[in-house]
Amino acid sequence: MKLSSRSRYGFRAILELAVGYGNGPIQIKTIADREDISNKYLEQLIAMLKAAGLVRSIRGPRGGYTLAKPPSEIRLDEVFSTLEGPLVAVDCLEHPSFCPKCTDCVTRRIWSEMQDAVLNVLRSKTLQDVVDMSKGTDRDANYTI
Amino acid sequence: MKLSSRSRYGFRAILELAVGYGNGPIQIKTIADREDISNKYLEQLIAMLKAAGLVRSIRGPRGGYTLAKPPSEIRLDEVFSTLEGPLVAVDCLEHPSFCPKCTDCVTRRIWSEMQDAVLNVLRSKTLQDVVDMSKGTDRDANYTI
DNA sequence: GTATAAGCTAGTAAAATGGTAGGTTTATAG
DNA sequence: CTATAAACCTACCATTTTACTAGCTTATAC
Repeated sequence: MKLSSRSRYGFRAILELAVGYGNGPIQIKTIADREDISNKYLEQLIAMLKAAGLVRSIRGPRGGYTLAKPPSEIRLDEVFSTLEGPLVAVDCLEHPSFCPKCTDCVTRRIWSEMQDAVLNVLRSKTLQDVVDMSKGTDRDANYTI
Repeated sequence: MKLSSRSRYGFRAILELAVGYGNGPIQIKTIADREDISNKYLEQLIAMLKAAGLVRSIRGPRGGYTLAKPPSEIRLDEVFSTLEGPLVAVDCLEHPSFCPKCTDCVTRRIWSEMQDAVLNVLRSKTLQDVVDMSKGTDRDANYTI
């Protein structure tokens, strides 16, 4: 249950877009440099975010990416499930028919509680909330390896 | 962030031991048959649980495994961190020195909240609690694929 | 029409996952 | 004391996932 680089990088990238929201597009190169992520790898991560409708692109010179909607309308769980796939999940949580005894399975209930706990954290926050959290602290402190 | 088979199988196995606690040792073969897990693979998982001091073994014929302490004294987070490694973790949560800006890093705070959310669920429950949950439902319902 | 940036597709080394296989030790029942 | 039942290694293996790299194509502002 370690967080993948995919999620960490992707999250940092979309956070950059959230911080710069309203000031025109930001280029992959800019983000990659600022966050010290491989340019080409980041390209793929942003493509995922775009496919999920969280991010919008402008091609050509002076192009780049912006959030598809204001930071206050993007919840963290949307970002995460895009990058990481279903959270904490066990197959039988989504497809009860998967397992014959799903209805009163104890272990399943535990997995479910774990999943809900994580989702509650992520659903309760938007990108705007995170941007606000970082105000007051050093701008460059948006940083996780 | 999908739960590995390691965790799912291992958890089901230790739960078998919890249910049978006080009635002598249970053999790997028995658990493997009952839970439909590969014998040899389960052997390795139980070895992890033993190395962590959660399980005790008796060798020779009529041997097998028992919990090392009563089910009420084994919290789920102990089981999980044994099987799965650090939960949800990002390296900088454990080793703040890992990242130069750890002290006031926003993303780190989010990861930390996620981790705490999961840990709180798991820390608040012991194997006994899970056994009690399953009472009343069909015995064979301790089942997750 | 050229530079700039996104977009696409394929490949790839390294690690993790989910096992198998086969032998070695320890204890017990007879 | 011997057969056997179990735990206890240790090594290997196929597949999948991860975290990239490489190189080409397409759109567009100037």
